[in-house]
Amino acid sequence: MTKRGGQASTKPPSGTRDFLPDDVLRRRYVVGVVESVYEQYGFAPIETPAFENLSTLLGKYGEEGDKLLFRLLLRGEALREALGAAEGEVGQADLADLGLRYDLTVPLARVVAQYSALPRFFKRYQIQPVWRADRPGRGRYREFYQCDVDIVGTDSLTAEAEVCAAVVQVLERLGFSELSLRINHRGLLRGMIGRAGIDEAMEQSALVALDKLDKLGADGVTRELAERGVSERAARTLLDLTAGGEEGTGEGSADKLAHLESELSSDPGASALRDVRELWDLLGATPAGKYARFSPELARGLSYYTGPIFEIGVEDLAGSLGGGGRYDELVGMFGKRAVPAVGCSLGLERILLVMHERGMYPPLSAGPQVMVCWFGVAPARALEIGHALRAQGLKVEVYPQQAKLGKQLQYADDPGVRAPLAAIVGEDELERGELTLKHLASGAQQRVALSRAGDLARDWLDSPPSAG
RNA sequence: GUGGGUGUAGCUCAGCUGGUAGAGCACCGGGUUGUGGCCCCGGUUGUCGCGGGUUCAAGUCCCGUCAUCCACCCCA
Repeated sequence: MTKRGGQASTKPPSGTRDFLPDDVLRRRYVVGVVESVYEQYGFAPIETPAFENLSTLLGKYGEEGDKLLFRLLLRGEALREALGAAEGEVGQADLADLGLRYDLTVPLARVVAQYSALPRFFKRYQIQPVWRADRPGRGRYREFYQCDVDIVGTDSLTAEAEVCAAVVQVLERLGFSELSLRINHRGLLRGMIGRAGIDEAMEQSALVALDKLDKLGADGVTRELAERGVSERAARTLLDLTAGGEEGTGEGSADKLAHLESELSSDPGASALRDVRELWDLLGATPAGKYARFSPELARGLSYYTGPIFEIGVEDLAGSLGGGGRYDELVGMFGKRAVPAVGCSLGLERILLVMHERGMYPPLSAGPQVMVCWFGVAPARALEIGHALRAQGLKVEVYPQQAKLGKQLQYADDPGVRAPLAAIVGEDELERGELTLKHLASGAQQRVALSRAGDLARDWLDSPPSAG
């Protein structure tokens, strides 16, 4: 909504952000780590359009997801026709044909269905923004970046193990140490729901309630299930199935697995359970093993998952840092052959949020290394000095206008500039082909020939001089 | 979409039971015409989120609205 009087708000739309230089620096640092780890695992980058045909997006994410899609209004004549032709009701389905992508998995599935010459096992990563017409909150935006890794073309559980290991290593390299990687299986959830005698129509609703076990505890979930129309008896059966071990520990996970294996030995859930067991063992051979936890209550919202699902998080964040799972039927939904696939996604802004709150960033800087401060000489001479220093490999800013020297030095040290060095150029220096290099933090300064300034600057940047 | 809190200077905020809008920091100028950070002096900064109502008088009370934050819902 714009203000009256033609004065538009200068804030970005709710749920979006502008990124100032320091923000961009931190984002690039994290993205750089993500890229380098993903590439170590042999994943190759792809990018896809910001918007897709609505038919590509609809029906892939479940009811809630469809609601949260940003739709693009028809344009020009098509819009007029749609509005005019309508005898009866005009619905939003008639007025939009495109939508902003909601995640990176569905576009990947489309790409796989479209191109037949992809490698037999297509390992790609994709780091791009997605959009959701959601209400913003802590760590939650309407425009945010996802960092996806996927392996397409195999139903082997080694693929699950690899994507989980990759995201875990990204987080480890960023400095995270107490992670939890929760794993579960869609088939197992279906099996447990069936075993508890809960109607299939209520499966989705029951799963949402079950997923809150961490937050609400067994009693809370029972209450929530009751509100959703699940009998107390069924709720108890469901909760009993997920129980069977201490929370959070590797021992507990093993106990829960064993408990379920004995309970479901002849159920449809049994084969899912064998997958979980196998994946559990495979994860033990990767860096993800020490964080893995079997969480039979984990549900995850997206409806396209068919097999193992996982979610990675830290204590002090209510939501997750990332998650994923197997989606063997998604590519087939585009009307071509079915292709098995599994992937995992990290939420960039969630990672940044936690890193910010914990002060986990290394020192980062862009901006100039040297500020050329000049007075009593022609501006053209200042520019020449600046270029000479750049030619010596330095990042150089030339103070843009006439000013007192003190003012220029102060500006060089401004929090928004933070040039560590100043190159002072007055008539004296100019005549002798020299400049005065000053280290701002220590106050140390030295007259030096212009041709040697780069070397001295690098010395000082590497090991700051002591005050003098 | 539901419930609650908060909107006053660039930033953080004060402003009592209504009586002509404040502080700190930041910023600008000077003390210091070739040396910043410390200090001193001076200065600028506002449709008090927006619209309406009550009143002699509204930053203050009432209604609406928008924005934002928190919780729920859902999620990366």
